[in-house]
Amino acid sequence: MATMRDVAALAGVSAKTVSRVLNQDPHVRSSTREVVETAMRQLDYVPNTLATTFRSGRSPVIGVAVPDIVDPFFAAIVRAVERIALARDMSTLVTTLGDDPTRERSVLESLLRRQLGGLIVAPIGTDYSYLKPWGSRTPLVFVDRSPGRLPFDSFVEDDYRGAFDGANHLLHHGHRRVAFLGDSPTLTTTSARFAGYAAALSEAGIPADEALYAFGADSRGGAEEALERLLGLPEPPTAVFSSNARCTISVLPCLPRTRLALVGFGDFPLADLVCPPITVVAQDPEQLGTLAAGRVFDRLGHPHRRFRRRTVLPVHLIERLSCVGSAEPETLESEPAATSPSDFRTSSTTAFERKAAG
Amino acid sequence: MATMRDVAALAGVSAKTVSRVLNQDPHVRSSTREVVETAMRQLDYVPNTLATTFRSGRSPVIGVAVPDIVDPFFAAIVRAVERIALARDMSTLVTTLGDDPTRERSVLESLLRRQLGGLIVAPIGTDYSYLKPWGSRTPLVFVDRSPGRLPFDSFVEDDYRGAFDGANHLLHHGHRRVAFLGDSPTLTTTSARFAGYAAALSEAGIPADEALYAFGADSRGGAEEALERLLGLPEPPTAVFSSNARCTISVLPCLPRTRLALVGFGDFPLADLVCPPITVVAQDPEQLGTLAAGRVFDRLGHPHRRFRRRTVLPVHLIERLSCVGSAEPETLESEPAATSPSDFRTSSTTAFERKAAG
DNA sequence: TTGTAAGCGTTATCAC
DNA sequence: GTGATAACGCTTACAA
Repeated sequence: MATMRDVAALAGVSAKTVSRVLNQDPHVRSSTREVVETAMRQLDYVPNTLATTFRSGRSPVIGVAVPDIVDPFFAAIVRAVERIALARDMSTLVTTLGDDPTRERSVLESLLRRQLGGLIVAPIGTDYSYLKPWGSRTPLVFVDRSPGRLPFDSFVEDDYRGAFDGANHLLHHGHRRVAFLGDSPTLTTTSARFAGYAAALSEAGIPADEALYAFGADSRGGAEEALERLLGLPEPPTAVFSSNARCTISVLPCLPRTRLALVGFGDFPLADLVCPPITVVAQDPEQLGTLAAGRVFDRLGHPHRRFRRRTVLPVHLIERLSCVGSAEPETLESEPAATSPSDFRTSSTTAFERKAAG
Repeated sequence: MATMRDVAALAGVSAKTVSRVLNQDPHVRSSTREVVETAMRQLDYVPNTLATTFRSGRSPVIGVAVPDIVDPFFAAIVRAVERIALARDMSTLVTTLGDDPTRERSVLESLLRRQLGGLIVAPIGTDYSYLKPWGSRTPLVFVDRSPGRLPFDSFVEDDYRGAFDGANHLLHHGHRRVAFLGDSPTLTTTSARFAGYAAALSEAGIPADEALYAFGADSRGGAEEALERLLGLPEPPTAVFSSNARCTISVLPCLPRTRLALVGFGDFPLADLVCPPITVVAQDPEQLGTLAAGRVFDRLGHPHRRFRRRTVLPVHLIERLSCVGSAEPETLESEPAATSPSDFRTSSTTAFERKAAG
């Protein structure tokens, strides 16, 4: 591991001159430059990024913390961040937060201690006030989940509107008994989606019925249990609004035999190829990541400029077949066409079309 | 941003003492310790990881470079690496290589320059000789794809055997005309799988037929084209062996109307819920990542110990329904049961069951 | 155009 | 048990 000094010694110049050559400083005689470059080659010299970074006080790294990197939604966010970062010669430090909120703080703080260029986080906890002192030093951007009333930048989807539209779509298909499937009502996204769902029903003059709300349905077991209870009701639902893709995927196996109609919040790979193809409210994780990363660089480049704190991205309904249901109570509008998942798509390749192994 | 010196000044001790307190050095009088700790709290002191790292000469970071982080297979590898790394207080620097092999070198070298603790790579190129000088400094581990004859550690699956078994399974179902679907024959994984497929047919006494080989089928368009050509053959195939999950997913949309049987190399989320459920040769990306990360730490901890360079992991067939085909030529053995994808699974949650959004 | 000196924040060494 | 000093590899400020 040759250092700059070694190169300088061999080339018969000072370390500073080597540094100048390295940084394309024009104030170097070209003959000197060549001598230095030769010495660099001879010694197989590679600059030590660690030292440069340390000196500059800021690591050329963007941190990204998401609940689960294997989830295609979050993976798409990460990939987008990475693409933007790479264009600025920055790397991406990825952290999976898992589902234990108590670990979140220590994980994030250990990231922050690394003098990151910025941190993008889709948090799993509920209190982020401990991040406040860091915010003044490191650009901090929330994605997918809002930081509550804390003054951090955030890019989220229109959960309320999306859920409203999704539930409404089922109502338009003639359903009057529409169940709600969710994970935990304490999550801000889930509660916003619940509010949208409830508003749609209420606007249609349908009285609220708590018996139709099922939480904890984000695992196969939980979803199965929920469906069983719902179908055992005196007046069982004819349709289900699933408030996130994880719930949607969890009910999938039981769905055919229940003949329930379904609309899910969140598109996912192969949603158009399962039985039945799932009608979804689609988000755009790629854009979420792109915007968040862009904001990090905006903040870095213009420390004093003011930016809009909270940006809400629109979502849109993709009609497939599941919104019909095989026990549809009324006539249906028109046969929806199959549309491939539009999420998780780069310009060139569909995320999921990529080969899954070697 | 208070530094150690600030704390030392406030506490009336030397920087070294603060350092000792920080590092739990027992040789500190407990009264001194308390004074220092108070000063740290007063100044909101947080150690600068960058400085520590620089001093130690080695970054507490494992690099992971994969073709695409959105691919659940690679995401599972990354998550496994991250889990192992976290247990050692290390972070994970993730890089998506994309599909442009010419970028690979510069991306990897820029990672290596950061004095990583180790680098785990599933490469997309063909020549990795430029990595050789780095290998002596930074533990380098290949996953999923072998480094050829280069002396690097690698953890790969048994591509040959898996493909052999997969093709064989179709033969047992009575198929005699089995097509091969692949991406690029230059990839070592693909060629090994092709060899396994060819061997199975040959052992069954079926003469090789080049007309049945279709490459470039790793996109929806490519797969469609391939199927069209195959079905237009004078003696069309009755079954298809797809050599990777990306190809499998790409043919999925056309599959039902062709009535072809299918076995794919590589499990994927929802493989059990698409129509028809896909019979696959399953790998174990979680284990691949775990072993690779483990090796990095083994090398780090025992620089002189010798390790087995190449480790080949077994794969196994998961029988679902697609291997039957609706135009099956003979009777079938027994009705396969639906099995959920076993890949991409942590102890607690199925990767894909995780919620895809907020 | 080139070089010198100092320092980024932390820790190892060795003295007290 | 504690502190002074030097050093990690690089770059900024200033001098020559």
